[in-house]
Amino acid sequence: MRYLPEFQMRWSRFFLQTVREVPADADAVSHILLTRAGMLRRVSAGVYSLTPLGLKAHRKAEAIVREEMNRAGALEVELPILQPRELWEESGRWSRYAAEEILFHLTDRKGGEYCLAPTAEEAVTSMVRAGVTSYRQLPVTLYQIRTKFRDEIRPRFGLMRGREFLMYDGYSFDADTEGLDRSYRAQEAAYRRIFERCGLDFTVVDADSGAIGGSASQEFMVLASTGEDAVVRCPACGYGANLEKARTGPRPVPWEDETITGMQEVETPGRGGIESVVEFLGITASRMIKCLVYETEKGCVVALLRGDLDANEVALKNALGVDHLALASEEKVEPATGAPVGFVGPHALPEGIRVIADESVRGAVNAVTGAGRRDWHVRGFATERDARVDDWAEIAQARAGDPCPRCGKPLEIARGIEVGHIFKLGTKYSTALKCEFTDEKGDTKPAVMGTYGIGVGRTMAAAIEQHHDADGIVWPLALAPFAVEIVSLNSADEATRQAGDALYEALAASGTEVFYDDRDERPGVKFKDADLLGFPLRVNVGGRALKDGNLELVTRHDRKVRLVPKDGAAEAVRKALEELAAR
RNA sequence: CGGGGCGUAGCGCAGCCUGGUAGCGCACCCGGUUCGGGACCGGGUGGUCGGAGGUUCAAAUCCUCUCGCCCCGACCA
Repeated sequence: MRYLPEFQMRWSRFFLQTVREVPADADAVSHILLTRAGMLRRVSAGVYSLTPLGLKAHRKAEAIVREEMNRAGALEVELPILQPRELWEESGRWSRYAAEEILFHLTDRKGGEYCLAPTAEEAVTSMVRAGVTSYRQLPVTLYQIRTKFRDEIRPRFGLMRGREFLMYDGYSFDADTEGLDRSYRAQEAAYRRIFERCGLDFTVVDADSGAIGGSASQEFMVLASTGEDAVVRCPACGYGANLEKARTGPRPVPWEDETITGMQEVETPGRGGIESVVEFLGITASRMIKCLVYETEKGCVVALLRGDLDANEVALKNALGVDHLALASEEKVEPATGAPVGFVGPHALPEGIRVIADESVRGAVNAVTGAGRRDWHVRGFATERDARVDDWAEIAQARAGDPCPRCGKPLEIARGIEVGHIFKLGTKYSTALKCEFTDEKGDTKPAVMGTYGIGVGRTMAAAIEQHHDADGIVWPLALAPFAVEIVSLNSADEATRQAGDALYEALAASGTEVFYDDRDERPGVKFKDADLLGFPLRVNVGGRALKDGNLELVTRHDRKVRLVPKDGAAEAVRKALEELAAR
């Protein structure tokens, strides 16, 4: 067997099978194309094998992450994938993750419990605490790029949301929050370089840092219609936030300049929901105030929102300072509020139940809301006069068209794929795991941590979501498994074979990543496959052009064809690649 | 977790309702004709019909259980 450098390959000796038909279980474009291009095979729900070609693209993405992280001063480590329960007990995450059933766990022959790591805060923190004793040893940022395991509720979209996946995970340790700011910004800068190099159109949004107690968190979102997450953006000023985190400016109010009137009851038989009441009374939804009853670990809570708005449960959770939040079941609403679902009245609530109101109902007059008894609503409701509000907060979800919180221009809602996340963690893990050092004054302090993640396979899939056409993948040069594909139009023809071989050898000799379709197939088949595989540059060898001493250079992204003389072809290819790289 | 659907050849599917020894397209192998955008003709290879149990003279088909997979939803009053 002849040794072949990995940057060159003849298809006739490669392990690659493309498929014509769309696999039945593939839904996302990237999943379909990765499967059809023979790069990816499903083994089980959310578990995939990569073929040699798939691995090459995956490794490209991985190498870019590694290069940029090394450049940013982070140090690569290897932390265990198989982690003992005790380590997770130290941080308190075992019970939480096990309860959420996200953790794959197993038992060894002695009955010891382990998990397959979904992330490695505990492992890295225990590594650092064993080595760092002084502020002089800080800061340090450690990272790894290894397989992670999460028992996702619903794996889907191929590499996009798997149960086993390759992830970059980085962890910074600083002596103080100013240090953390610097480490965090260094990661952010590295992330930007990584996704730019991958040719991705992305946006950075504020994300919820939630109950974990972090102080800041941002997500890197690749904009794509198939994205699983909704992101709110302001085209005017660049504001961006995850839907859960998004704020809005003050919305126009329907009751502006109206004078306050008395409250009067109106019979609304069987009309519980907002839509139903709106229709029955002939009013707009924004004229209504909805009362949502939530159960939390601290008891039932009533949330007031304008009728046309939806609750942002993450914001609500944060505003209430609770860990658990769920809409109360129908049977529980009446005992808690004195009225059945659909008729709860903010003015008719029992003492003791906590009431939190969204800013959208502040100053409301002449509003309509539940009367606090079945089949009755009230008109002329005025929040400040009639309701007892314990807390005011922004707990409504942003909508497209709502004013931007920064500049007031209309917001847009787009779909995005979360490819990376950076998070100022603080001292949660360093305190729990006693990762402490001595500062200048001799005091013992926990390290201030940041945690960072990039989905490698997801980044690759996102690149395909953004770069494809009806015929196949259009790889950005940086992620393409091969830069060039030589298509021999007639492998049986001696002159064609010689010209193809010569170009292949010349490119291989100069280290160009070249794939040579030397199969005994008809040209049409090869063209279709070349488009499907989507390498940035294709060289057609043979036919009419070759008779004139020329080869055809075809760029995948714009399908432009240009003729180059056979003899200078290798040089022309290298130049074309430089042009593509500069694009 | 709730609802719906699907497991039949490597891939995509039909057959099931109304039981009677398993079929189509693609791919694959052989021969021939073709050869610049997924060729054509002829001949072939390949399936314990997801698994277990049951009914029956006879089960892909009917019944029971089970495993796997896919899609939608997870309550906004």
